[in-house]
Amino acid sequence: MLDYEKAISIAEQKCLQGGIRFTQRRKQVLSVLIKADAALSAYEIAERCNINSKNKMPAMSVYRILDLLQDQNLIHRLEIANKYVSCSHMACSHEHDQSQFLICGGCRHVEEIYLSPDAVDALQTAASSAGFSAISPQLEIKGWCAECRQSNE
Amino acid sequence: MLDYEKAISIAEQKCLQGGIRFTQRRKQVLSVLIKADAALSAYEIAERCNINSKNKMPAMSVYRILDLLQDQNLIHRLEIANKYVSCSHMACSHEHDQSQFLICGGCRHVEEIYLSPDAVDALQTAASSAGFSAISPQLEIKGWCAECRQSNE
DNA sequence: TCAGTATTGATATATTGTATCCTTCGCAAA
DNA sequence: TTTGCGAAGGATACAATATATCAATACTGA
Repeated sequence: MLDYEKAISIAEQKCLQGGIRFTQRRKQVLSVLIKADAALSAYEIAERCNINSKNKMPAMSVYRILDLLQDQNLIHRLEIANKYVSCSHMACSHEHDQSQFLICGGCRHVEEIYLSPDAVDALQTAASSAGFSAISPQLEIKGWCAECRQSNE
Repeated sequence: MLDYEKAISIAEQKCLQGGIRFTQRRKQVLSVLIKADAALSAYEIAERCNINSKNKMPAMSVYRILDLLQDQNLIHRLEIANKYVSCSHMACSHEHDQSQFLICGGCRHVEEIYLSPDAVDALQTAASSAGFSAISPQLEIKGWCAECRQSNE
């Protein structure tokens, strides 16, 4: 897990650089994601924001803020799982946008992995020959975690 | 594109073998998918079923039938796109369940590709070391088609 | 201070998918 | 032939995810 204080301070800087404000609402959403250390749906994020807060966080705001945090490369949206995770490369100034996720088809557990450059190249080659000029820098792969695979047999 | 008549006849056989009936409703849904030669959402399928038909096809039925056709390996569900496509390997008796799809993050266009065994191995290795005992036999990769990539820059 | 823009609030609605219960249909055994 | 049972489909409600829109508020720079 990311060091919380460090992550928040990085986020603040990135927003500053991006010319947007790091408001309380935005901090709240990002905090929830960092502390969760797991992929959450937008509505789960809203719920968690509301646990110890008098100001209700509407789902609409969560979506808006998630979009924005994504633009700043602070979080990722996982399309297979319809969930969101904080970027574990937040601190890296360089290629933070090369991310690969394994998503369990059973329990939807998400694990971030690192593919060898060779593997990425192979995918890229296959994509190119199909007329796709690039695979997404964010790769989502559906699989089966050990636990789900067991209980499925 | 699959030969329509051949595909329908294969589907009929598979259902017979699977011990289920290949009803008009099921034929209708599969026909739409084969003829579309593209990925469609469940509601798009329902719409197309209703174009030249007096018996309204409810979305609920479409979902039920899609589940069933998937069980018979006649179609695939694409989780990234939330859409469904007819299986282009329908006719192959062997490894029809090794499928790889490229999905455009922009226009959601879907292209079926074939990864080299090396590439699949590389993914498998990465998955294993993350505690995932297997990547899904159906692999979805998000990318950018040439057209969307152009209009995005 | 004031104008303009960024941010948030509030509400409605679209899209995708699941749960449930009941009816109808087809097949097979009596 | 009829009857009974399970498979299939109809109908309805609702859950989960996401977007559209417009009004209110907060911040920032001139």
